Amino acid sequence: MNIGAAAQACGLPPKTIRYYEDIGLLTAGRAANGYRDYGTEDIHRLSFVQRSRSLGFSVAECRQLLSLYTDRDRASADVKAIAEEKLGEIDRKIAELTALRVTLGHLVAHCHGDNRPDCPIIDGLSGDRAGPSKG
Amino acid sequence: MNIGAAAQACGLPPKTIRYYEDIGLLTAGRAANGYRDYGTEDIHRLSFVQRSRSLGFSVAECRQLLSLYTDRDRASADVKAIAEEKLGEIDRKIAELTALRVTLGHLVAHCHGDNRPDCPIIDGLSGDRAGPSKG
DNA sequence: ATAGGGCTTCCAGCAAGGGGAAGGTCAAGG
DNA sequence: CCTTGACCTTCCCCTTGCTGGAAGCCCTAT
Repeated sequence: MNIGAAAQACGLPPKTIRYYEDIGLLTAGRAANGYRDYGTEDIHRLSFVQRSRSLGFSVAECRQLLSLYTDRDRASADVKAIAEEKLGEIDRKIAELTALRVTLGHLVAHCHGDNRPDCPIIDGLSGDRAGPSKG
Repeated sequence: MNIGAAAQACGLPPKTIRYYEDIGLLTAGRAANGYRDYGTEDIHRLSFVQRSRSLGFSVAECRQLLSLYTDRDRASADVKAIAEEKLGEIDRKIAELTALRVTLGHLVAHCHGDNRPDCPIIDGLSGDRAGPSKG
């Protein structure tokens, strides 16, 4: 199976697959002509990484998960620890974005948004009620 | 005012201020000794960018906001349009992270997290209920 | 033989800076 | 006067996770 077909199968672009090989995340065999050659187990791994990435795991975390995926004797607690850490990160990001949304939402709500220059958003970003001094 | 003092005043690291100058976001005058020299208006602009960045605006957006900040005759609607676009982005990101949190939360909730190898998280990432085949 | 696709490699670059080297400057202390 | 140390300058490389492109090889079809 060439890289193009593998890409179709796992949902990752060929460039990304080569990149993952480049950084040592996944390896691939080579056919006689020098082309990368993928088997079904390779596709499983690629898909595993694709799903992990889409769930927000970094490439470094995917590397860990992949080794846990391969090691059939690891404790499920090892996997759960990584996932819970990631859950915490997601929660923190949501909280941060929510706070951001509130602040920006206030600014937007108070801006009349017409063709007059007076703008509470700019004033808010300026940190005072005046905007830039005029001269 | 040297860059270090300016950095203290606006809450941005010196490196970042130099970077902003490098990409043409902000300019600074030079003292006789070649050091960058900042006045109060420069500090206002730097602080403006710092607050904009901390509210999630990209550097490109800061560039727009900065020109709107400077232009005392622009319509507040121009500013509001950018802010509302950003608000939409924030909402989309929150929604995406929330969905992610639900999915990953389900996986974590179903993983017993003990020292047995059976792990619903790995199974979920594998896209089937088996994990990698053993042979 | 030739056209076209797909494959290979390497090189450059995006956001948004951070780290650190090599060297110029300035103010204080002995 | 000299040194020390903090600060400033420019420079380039590193990061994360890819993406695009150029040059060139391989394979298939006609």
